[in-house]
Amino acid sequence: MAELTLEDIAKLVGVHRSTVSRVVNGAPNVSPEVRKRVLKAIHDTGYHPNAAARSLATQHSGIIGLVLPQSVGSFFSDPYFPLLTQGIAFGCNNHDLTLSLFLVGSKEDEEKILPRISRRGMLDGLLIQTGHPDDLIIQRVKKFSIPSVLLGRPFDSEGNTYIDVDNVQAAFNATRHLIDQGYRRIATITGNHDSTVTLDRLEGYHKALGGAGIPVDEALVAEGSFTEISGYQAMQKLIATRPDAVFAASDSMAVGAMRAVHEAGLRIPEDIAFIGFDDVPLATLTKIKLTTIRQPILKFGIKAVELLIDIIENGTKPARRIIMDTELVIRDSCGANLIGANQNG
Amino acid sequence: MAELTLEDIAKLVGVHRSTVSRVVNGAPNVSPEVRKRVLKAIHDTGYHPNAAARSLATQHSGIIGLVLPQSVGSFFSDPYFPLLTQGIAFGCNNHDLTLSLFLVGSKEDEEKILPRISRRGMLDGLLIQTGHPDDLIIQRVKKFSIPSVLLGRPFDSEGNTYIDVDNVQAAFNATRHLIDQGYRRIATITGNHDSTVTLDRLEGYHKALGGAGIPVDEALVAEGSFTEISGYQAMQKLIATRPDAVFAASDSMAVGAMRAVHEAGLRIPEDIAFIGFDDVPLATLTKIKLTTIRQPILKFGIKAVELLIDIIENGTKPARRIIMDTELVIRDSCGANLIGANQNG
DNA sequence: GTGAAAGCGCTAACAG
DNA sequence: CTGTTAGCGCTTTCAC
Repeated sequence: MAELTLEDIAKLVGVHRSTVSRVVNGAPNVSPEVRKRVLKAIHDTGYHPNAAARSLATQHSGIIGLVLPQSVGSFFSDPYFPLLTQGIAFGCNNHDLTLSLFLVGSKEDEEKILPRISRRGMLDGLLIQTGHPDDLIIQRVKKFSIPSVLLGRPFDSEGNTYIDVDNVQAAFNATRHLIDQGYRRIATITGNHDSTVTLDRLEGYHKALGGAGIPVDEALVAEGSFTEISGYQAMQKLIATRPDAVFAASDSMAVGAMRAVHEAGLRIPEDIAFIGFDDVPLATLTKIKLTTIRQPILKFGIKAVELLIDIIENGTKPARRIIMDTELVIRDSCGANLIGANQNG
Repeated sequence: MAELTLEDIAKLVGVHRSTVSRVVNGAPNVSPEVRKRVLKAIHDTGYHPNAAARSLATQHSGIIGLVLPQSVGSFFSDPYFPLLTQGIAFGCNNHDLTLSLFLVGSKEDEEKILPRISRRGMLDGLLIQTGHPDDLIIQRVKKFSIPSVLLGRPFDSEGNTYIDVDNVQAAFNATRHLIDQGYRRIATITGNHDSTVTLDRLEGYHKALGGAGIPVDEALVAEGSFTEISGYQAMQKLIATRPDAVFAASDSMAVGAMRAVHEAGLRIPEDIAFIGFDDVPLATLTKIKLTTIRQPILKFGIKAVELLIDIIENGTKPARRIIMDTELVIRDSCGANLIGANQNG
């Protein structure tokens, strides 16, 4: 039951190990009869090829890495990353790849993880979540010329292959939708300002306002950090400015903000309307169901894997980019359903 | 910048590759002077050892796998698994291991994943989440004598190394706490009945009731599946039985159930008190903050990694088990804070 | 303290 | 269609 090698089963069948190798790898040029006997021996003995030996010989491992840098913070407090991971995992399953997960929890983690991902022979490619412009790990990984695709537009997109959603357009649509409902004092709760996601969504917000001839009021812009609690706190500041609607750059922040609104004794959407971003399950768990921008998170992960496979197989030049579309999902928090609909829930 | 081998840097320094190997691996028996020169060369060239070659030579890879079987369902709809994964990832970081993630999404995935985890030379050990008694993957993995620890007590614990929390005691404490508040018609929303977690928590519930001389009323037991929506549905059935308190076997289900109670126009905890299980962030995001049983999820993951390391290094026999304690976290949903406290939020 | 040599288990030309 | 021959890059006795 153990430690069988190609050689062992070759002897068993009475052929050379290269023949066995051929059938294991489904190569042509093996007589049906021999193939059958080899297959039987493999089945009977429970032989499994040794991955390390194969990697060494072929120079690729069939493993790709997913790096979530420290700036992602408590990765899994926001449902976005679990979903993304799931999408990536499915993408790997589809293409017979193994996924290795590198969660950077601290500076020390970073030091320990770096050599592991830069070691040759271990990883065929890397999926790297972008975040702060100064994530050490992103800088360093660039030097080890390992095929990698960035998840989210990096600050310096030059020469980088990445995948992102069209955040500008998405935020534009969200804000525009609020404007269409008649709101004029539209606040926004952003993510951390040192990320491209935040900048892009802010840009979309500005564009929509500008397009409607509504001047931007800086007092209506509050910075959060994508988490529920940060949304709550941002909203507490915002309430004094009396917005009639809020565009939150994540569902989690929207939920936090809505909590603050409730506590202030105001009604949603009558007093303040809301639109979120992501469309994670949480969006439908609130008392007032959240209107939001749906990101194709699972598909995003799957596409990311495919993009990585592309550059692994066909070379990393030229840099490629994929921008995915989002979708407006109208529920109750934006007030669009107020008239003529019988609200309940 | 590429494809450097031990040999290359050996030549550079003018020593034999075995000497370089020694300094790379921090072996003794290298003169300080030579060690310094080698280190410098390594640094200057940016050499990184090849993982595949090393794995082949040493017969271990420094990679462990985490298998989440299909029955876990949409792993990441319940915050439990993300947190667990995070704990495991940190455990790996602490011990310089790489974590590979195997998410089984479908029967086909199972077929594709199995050969990958049973391949020798790839994985030093396996962490396997238990679930349904008939998870194909668990059965099959047992045959490939790879060191593995089960996450959660399996139905057949014979000879298996596993780690679990004391679910019976935890559920007992939860139910007991409800009894202590004076409730007598205590309902429970369980997880799927074909899992040991569910059975254990049910047992604790029964024990507490029995200990207080309260007869078990089967009408007060509703089966869910750990998800929010299943809690919501279970509660809809339960409401007719007029419970005065509910013990939900997960926070997600508790939240769903509380939603159903609200929709029925009943108050929490005045009309129906609640206690959940897990203590995930969600528990404090509800209008009425959830009293719950805190599982040490992160620690659980870290401990699991350490247990796996133990059996990798010291042999898998005898089977080991670790049972961790839980903690009752009293918030607002159980009514314990009702008297004399000024509730807000 | 350092070098030589064998070998980890597999793949991939190249003959035949 | 099948066997032979070289490696893949590293570790690890064993001499010296």
